[in-house]
Amino acid sequence: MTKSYSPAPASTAELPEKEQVALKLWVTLARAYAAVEEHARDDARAEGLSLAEFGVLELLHHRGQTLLGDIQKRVLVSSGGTTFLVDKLVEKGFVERRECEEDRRSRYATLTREGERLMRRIFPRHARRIERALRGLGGTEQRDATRLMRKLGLAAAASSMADG
Amino acid sequence: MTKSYSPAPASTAELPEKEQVALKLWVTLARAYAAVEEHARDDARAEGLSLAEFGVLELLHHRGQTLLGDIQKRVLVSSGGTTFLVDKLVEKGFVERRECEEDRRSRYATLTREGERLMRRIFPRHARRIERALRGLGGTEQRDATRLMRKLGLAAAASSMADG
DNA sequence: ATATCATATCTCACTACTGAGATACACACG
DNA sequence: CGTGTGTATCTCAGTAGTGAGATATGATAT
Repeated sequence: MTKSYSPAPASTAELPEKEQVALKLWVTLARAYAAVEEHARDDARAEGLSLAEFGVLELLHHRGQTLLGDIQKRVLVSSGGTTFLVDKLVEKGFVERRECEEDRRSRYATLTREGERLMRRIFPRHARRIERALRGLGGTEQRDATRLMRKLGLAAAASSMADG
Repeated sequence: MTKSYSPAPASTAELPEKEQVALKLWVTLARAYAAVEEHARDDARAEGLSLAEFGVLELLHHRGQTLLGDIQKRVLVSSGGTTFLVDKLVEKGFVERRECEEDRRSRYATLTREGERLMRRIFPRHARRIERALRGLGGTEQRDATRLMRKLGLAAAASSMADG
């Protein structure tokens, strides 16, 4: 019977302890991220925006006019994705492109008045919602978690450089 | 000149401190997640798998035969996505579906011999790579981070239930 | 039995991207 | 100058999903 093949489940118990601890952290991190992301995504969707679109608007709201390349780095999308996101936000009337005088290959994206008005309206609600979503950790725990995540993120990004 | 609209960038300084701390954690968490995800994604791609496909294989490798609904919950994809992922893994010869005797609406997915062989080959390398990616945190820090992320994830998921 | 409601998977039209290559510009050097 | 190399955005075909509804089965109450 081909159908009855049923391997014994593998356990991580045979791995070095360091690897077990690291895998556990990775899984837990992914779950935590997904749980919070759901809140942020809902919030964006309530305005007909994808999470990435919302991220671009948030970035422009807080930094003002920004080069597309910087948007790409901060919102963590591909080069094509950046063009796509900005195009959609332009269509929706929230963003416009501007030429960059110093380097004519580059473009800025900036909020339109309407985009600015949108963010003023929805950002405070978003901040409250994120605060509620993270309330499971107290203030000190949140600061500890931030410190650890920053350290982890920087090191993991650096180690990407190292091994390609 | 319509083109010269250039709003002052908004700062988060006017938000309540709790919200500032929470937003900072959320941004830092997202960056850390993305940095580690890149390693995991590269690893999966080296075998021609998406990260979600790899996640399914990993789950089946460690748990054995699993109901599609449980896969959906653990790998964090939509219902349609689960069908899609399992279909693709079946095409590739790594997974097969089985009927569930107790509930004929349900199906199990399980690794084929070939799928089992694949995971035995690549999982140890994956574990090493994740361990290297997370090396920025020491053992104690990793355990602390895991505890905080678990607490955060559970609370954030629960608070989704609460407000819909 | 049968009606009702809940749950599990599947279908399918749609969307949000990705990534490789194209194009346009910048900059340094002979 | 030109020429070569690097960088920023854009194009476009393709992929990996989403999510609402369809279908099938299960559970419960009358």
